Amino acid sequence: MRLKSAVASAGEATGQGMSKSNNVYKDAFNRCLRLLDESKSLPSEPELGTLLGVSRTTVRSILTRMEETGLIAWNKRSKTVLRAPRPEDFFPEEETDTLAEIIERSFMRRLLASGAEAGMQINELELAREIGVGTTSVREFLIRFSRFGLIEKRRNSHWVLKGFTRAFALELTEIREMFELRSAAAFVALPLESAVWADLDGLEVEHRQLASEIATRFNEFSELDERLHRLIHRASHNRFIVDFYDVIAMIFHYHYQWNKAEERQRNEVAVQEHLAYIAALKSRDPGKVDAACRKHLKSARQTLLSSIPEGRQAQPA
Amino acid sequence: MRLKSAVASAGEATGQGMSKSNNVYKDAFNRCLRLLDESKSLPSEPELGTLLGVSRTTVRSILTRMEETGLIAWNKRSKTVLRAPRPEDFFPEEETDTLAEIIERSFMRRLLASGAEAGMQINELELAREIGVGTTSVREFLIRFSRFGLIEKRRNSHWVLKGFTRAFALELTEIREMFELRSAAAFVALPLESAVWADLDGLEVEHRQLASEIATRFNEFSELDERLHRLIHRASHNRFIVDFYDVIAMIFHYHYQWNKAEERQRNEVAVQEHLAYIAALKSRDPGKVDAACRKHLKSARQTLLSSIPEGRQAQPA
DNA sequence: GTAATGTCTTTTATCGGGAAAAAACATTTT
DNA sequence: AAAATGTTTTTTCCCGATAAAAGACATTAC
Repeated sequence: MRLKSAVASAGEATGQGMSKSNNVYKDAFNRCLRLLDESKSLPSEPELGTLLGVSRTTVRSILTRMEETGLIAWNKRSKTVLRAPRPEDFFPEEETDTLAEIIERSFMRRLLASGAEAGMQINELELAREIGVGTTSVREFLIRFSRFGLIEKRRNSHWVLKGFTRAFALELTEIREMFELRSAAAFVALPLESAVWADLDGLEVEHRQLASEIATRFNEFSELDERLHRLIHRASHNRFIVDFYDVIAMIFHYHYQWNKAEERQRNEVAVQEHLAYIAALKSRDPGKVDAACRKHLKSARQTLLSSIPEGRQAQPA
Repeated sequence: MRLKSAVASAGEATGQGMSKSNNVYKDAFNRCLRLLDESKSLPSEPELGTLLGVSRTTVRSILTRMEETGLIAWNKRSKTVLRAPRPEDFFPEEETDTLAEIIERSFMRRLLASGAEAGMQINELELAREIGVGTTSVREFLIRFSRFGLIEKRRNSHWVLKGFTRAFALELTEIREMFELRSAAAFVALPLESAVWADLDGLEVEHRQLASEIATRFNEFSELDERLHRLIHRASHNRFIVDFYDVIAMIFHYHYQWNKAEERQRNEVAVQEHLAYIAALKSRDPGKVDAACRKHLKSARQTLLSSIPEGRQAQPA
């Protein structure tokens, strides 16, 4: 008889002093279930580990549960699939989230909600209590989040919210434009043997498909948007430029969730701009690239700015 | 009789379960001692608080100790200085450091020491034990430090050292040059009423003084360097540009500590470049500014690059 | 009645502990 | 002997607790 592993058995304990959720296990378990569907038997433990991006310890916990619930027969190397996974085999989606994700969502909801004005102070303890997590996790989140330039720490004291203002959007787009123009210029200078050209071709195809079905699939644009821009930014071969895209991606991610007005219209325009941008890149003509890039960035900036309510001028220092 | 405050009495307990050092109090106490020298009596508690940058709670702890050690007579509003502070009144300098500073120093020593090669992994627990602090503080430090682009986190696993390599220096200086050229251009466009021109004049005077005594004071350049560049960067009015100077400052700070070769010679050249740069800014001629800025940044890059041993080429991806 | 001092409460900074997850080591199996 | 499985050790992640420090409230002095 095999003992239940520590990982798999967690969550069954009565909730006192509970230390760490086993979301890594649960998420990997769900992903493994989807893998199960297609094959009659599972690969080796190390192979499964790399496939799922987890350690063998977690793989074994997954296999243990799959055996217990009659999904597979497991004996040493042989792991035969006994039946197809049913909906009730999956762990609930909300139990697979990282603590960091949970905190980020709660925090962003607050930030984008009504009364989040610049200058407001952020209370770690209050946030932690509200979300139902420890203060350490909230602190770590705020430190990580601070690089987005929306909050600032007062030594030995609270954090200050700087606000999702017009000024913020302008500062963000200023850097974005600088970085993307430079990256795009670096992109066209890449040799023809580089793998990026194939990636670009792939993205072009996906853009055309999306364009032809834009009426129904317009909400899939945001993911495609990120992939194209990240591909271009990577051509800079500069970690600061690549990393800065995290800031942009974060803002746009929540911006898209928040501001659904004219979404279809906006995305339709953006897809066409992307196609022009891709064509310019493929021409490898720096002038054309510069023009297409500027045009797209200008309308992206407009979109972002129009979604920010406040229209006041910044006060001079 | 006044009870000893919690803040002032800490550190006297036997070291078990010690939770938080009272370095804020000790540092403020030392700074307050220096203040003492010049006046016959101290201002009100709130005033002292703003002066020292601490809360009234800490101010009262300081006053309590000053009374106990016979430095002042304290009764309500009257705080009369009884004697000048003696060396033994001060807390030892090393007890006034922030935990973050302690961790940063230890970490950088390791990083700049011999066997710190790219790809090496960083162990939170080991670091914490070596420095003699809790893991939480080390974790928080690493998260904050990660924005410098020298380390990277593997989810649920260790950190990876990316190394203080030639590639890093090139990527850093690329952004620096982009940002500084833009800031300098914004600087000359500032109106004549702006306070920056007076600040610039002040810095010019300090530069001239330093230049005339460069033989003995060359090691004071690094502080002046930072002040001039921060002044210029602030003209961008862009938080991302301003914040990025933290990365540069950090690198140069440790670089200067590490690489003392030809320090005097280098700083002598740099001071002259700064004076030319300042003159260009004062001329408010964009062309001159651009030229002076480029010249200085070019030699700054050379200095940084020449200090990095490894001369290998980066492997293509 | 304003601004200080005196007192009490809340929040931040930091540690130690414990479960989840990774990683290292030992033992089989092919 | 290479690569799997079985077992043990380490490390990461996260919580609760506690002293330092900040902040809020109450009282007194001018």
